[in-house]
Amino acid sequence: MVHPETLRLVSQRLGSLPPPCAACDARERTVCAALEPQELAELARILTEAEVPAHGTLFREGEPAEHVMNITRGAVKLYRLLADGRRQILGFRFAGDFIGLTAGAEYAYSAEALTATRLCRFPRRRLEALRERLRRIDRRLLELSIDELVATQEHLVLLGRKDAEERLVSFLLLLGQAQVRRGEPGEPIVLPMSRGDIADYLGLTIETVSRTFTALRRRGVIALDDTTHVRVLDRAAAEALAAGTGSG
Amino acid sequence: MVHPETLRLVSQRLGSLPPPCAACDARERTVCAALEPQELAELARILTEAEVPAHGTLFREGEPAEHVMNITRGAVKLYRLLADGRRQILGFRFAGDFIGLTAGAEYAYSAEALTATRLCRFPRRRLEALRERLRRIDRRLLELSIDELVATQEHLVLLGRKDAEERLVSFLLLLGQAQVRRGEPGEPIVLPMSRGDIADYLGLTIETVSRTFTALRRRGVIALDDTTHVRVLDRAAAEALAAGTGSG
DNA sequence: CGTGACCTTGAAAGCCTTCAACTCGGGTGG
DNA sequence: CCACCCGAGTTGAAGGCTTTCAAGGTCACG
Repeated sequence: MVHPETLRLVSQRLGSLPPPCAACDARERTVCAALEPQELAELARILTEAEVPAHGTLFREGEPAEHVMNITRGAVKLYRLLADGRRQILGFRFAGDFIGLTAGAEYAYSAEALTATRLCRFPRRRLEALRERLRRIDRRLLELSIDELVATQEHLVLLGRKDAEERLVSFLLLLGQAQVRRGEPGEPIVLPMSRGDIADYLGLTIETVSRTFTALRRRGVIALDDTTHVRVLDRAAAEALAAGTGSG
Repeated sequence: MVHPETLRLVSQRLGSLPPPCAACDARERTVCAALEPQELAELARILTEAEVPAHGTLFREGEPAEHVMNITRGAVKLYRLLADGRRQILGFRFAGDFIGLTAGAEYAYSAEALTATRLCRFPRRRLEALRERLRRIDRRLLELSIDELVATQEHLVLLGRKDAEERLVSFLLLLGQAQVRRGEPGEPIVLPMSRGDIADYLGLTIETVSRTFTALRRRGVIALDDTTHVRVLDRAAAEALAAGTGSG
């Protein structure tokens, strides 16, 4: 059930201790980070691993929320739909990120894999039981939840008060920062999602996203090596746009 | 220091036990709800009460986050600013709501009173110390944080994918629900905030908000008793708009 | 009764969307 | 092996929803 790579990494790090998952304890935005080895061992007992192919569904809005999970490999989009099919992407999540936390019994949004994705899943009911013993879990989940809240509030400002160029640049800089945070190079910025996904994240249309890429490229703010690889050429201009320094 | 009304309500509920605050333990979105009497007593030791006049500032984005707090009376707006002054209101909070939770050492947004407001404040450092003894606190804060996250995601859909009418109707219905949740009548819907505040919440301009009110009124979806009191006349139409049933 | 803040309304302008055509690259089947 | 097809992305032109600019109205307050 547990992936060989997981076992390998784990034995390096924790000796023979059964681990929650290899990626988790090394990364920032996971349940496991900040837990003690023996607490990790407790967690490990209830963990299962899962693989989801590119474009596969992790879960859907309204489904019973049976697991919370860490992404240990790949990339995921989270989204909500309106009745007539309009879609708003709430965020993208990558290796090391944590998803699936809900207030009620059901997921509040849908999640789909952008690329082949590996998950480390914790059954909610069993995690619930562990809470009594592992106080740090609630503390940790609270930290993660607040981080997510702050990021969502930033997204709110983007959607409510930024124009198309500012939105796209903000998004690119965010992706670049996320790459650095998980130990990858900051450049080029990799876009594992489609233009449609970007549009639904930024509250724009595919065409506007495309045109805005072109405009930024022509002005020398960014360079597009290909559709999915971006470099920031004029960082000062980019950061001014993202910060909303009034057309400056 | 503790308000007389607080004391009166408290003695009714908890006998002579010193309470964290009267409103808190009766309301949903507070730290205190779901705590045991003796835990409340612990909390009470670190509590202070504060009054903020209408339009007064509770705290500003970037300030050291010294307190988390419950609103026990009044209404508050939370907002963030862009460098050039554009403003996005993140949400409105009312009696019974909880604010000020942050990941880092500083507030992530600013908070201003819409009306005269009373607060029940918990110094963060001392709350921190209590965490070791009162496990339920983290659990409770987690619940509150997740609720807030879900509400913010809903706001994201509103800003990213709804048109002006849908935004305004969604907002009105939300306010109505909030009134019911805190035990007030669902109608009329009371608007303690200005048109400018509504605009900055909905990602629109004052003029568009005003025109949209007029349009909804003319179509018979709502009635405006005066600037600050709204009734929903055609609930089916209103809910269809809010749900985004494609121009239905 | 003047003043100012807030709200509403009108007209013109602008940014983004919609509709449409075209390019490019990969997969497929003849 | 290559024509064909399809999805994804780009670009152009027209249209629409919201913004901007401007003016007028109402009410509280000095």
